[in-house]
Amino acid sequence: MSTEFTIRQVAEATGLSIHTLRYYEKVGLLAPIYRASNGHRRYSAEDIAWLEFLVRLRETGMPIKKVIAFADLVRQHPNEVSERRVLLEEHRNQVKQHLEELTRHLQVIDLKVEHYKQLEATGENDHSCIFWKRHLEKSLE
Amino acid sequence: MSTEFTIRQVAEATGLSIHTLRYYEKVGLLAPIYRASNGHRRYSAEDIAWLEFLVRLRETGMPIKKVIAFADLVRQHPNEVSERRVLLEEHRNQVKQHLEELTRHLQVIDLKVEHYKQLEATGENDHSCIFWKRHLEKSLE
DNA sequence: TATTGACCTAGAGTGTGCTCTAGCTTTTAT
DNA sequence: ATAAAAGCTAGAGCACACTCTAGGTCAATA
Repeated sequence: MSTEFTIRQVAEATGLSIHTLRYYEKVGLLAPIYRASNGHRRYSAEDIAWLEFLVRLRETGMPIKKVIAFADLVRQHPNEVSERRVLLEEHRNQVKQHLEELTRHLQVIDLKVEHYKQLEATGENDHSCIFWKRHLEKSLE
Repeated sequence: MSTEFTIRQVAEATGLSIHTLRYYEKVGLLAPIYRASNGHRRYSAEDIAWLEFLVRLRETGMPIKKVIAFADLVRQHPNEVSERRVLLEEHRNQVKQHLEELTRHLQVIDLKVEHYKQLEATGENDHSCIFWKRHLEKSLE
């Protein structure tokens, strides 16, 4: 509460742009930020902590609308965490699934890189997708 | 080469929409697809294999423009894989980094879920971000 | 013969998430 | 006193990646 930060400082701290910070407030990701007497925003340490969590939600692919829903829960039912927990657990599961999918894709990309390396080593041509597909079918379990 | 597929079949096989298949061809992700005498597209098994790889690139976050660059390399230098390998290695590293970042975010989200569960168990209120931040600082390495 | 269904093209429209502009106020430095 | 720096609002604009529409062809079926 005591320490206050300008929008510029918060932008630097969070990695968000000044524009984005105002946008997030406008669409309701943040409650209206406290203003100095001249109308300039003054962010508290809590605001920054909240923003940092929002950024995690966004960077794990939660759409803005869902983050807003989460923010609304916090504001409308500050003493009731179970809905928030459910929303977050759902998101966590989606992130886990996405992680697994990415890992599978990465394996295939790695395999393709290895395939290219072999071609480069032997000076062979790329026998393209047909070859590649056989290669892939053998290599992947 | 021998077996041919309609756009509908390919859409089902790849999970892409018919619209998207035409769009991908228009922007150059696919070379012009062979046409039946009536002008309808006929995809080969190779086309499908190629599409499946493109989908992996897209789903790992490669922007369309970069996928087009990759496709261009395949078409313009079919016998030269080293540029393709470099492009793919670069992408692989980005995906790995993204994966690590996601994993870190997931940990924090998990932690928040656990925090909520504790609050639910004790019937306590959420002491919000300040509490949460201390909690987080202790829990994370 | 007529209609249904699958496909075609060119191009317009959409959703998401910012990102920027114009025009203004306030504060600080010269 | 004036200019530069930082911030403000409302609203326009933009990049990306589709997604859909209008209007048409063609082949097969009732």
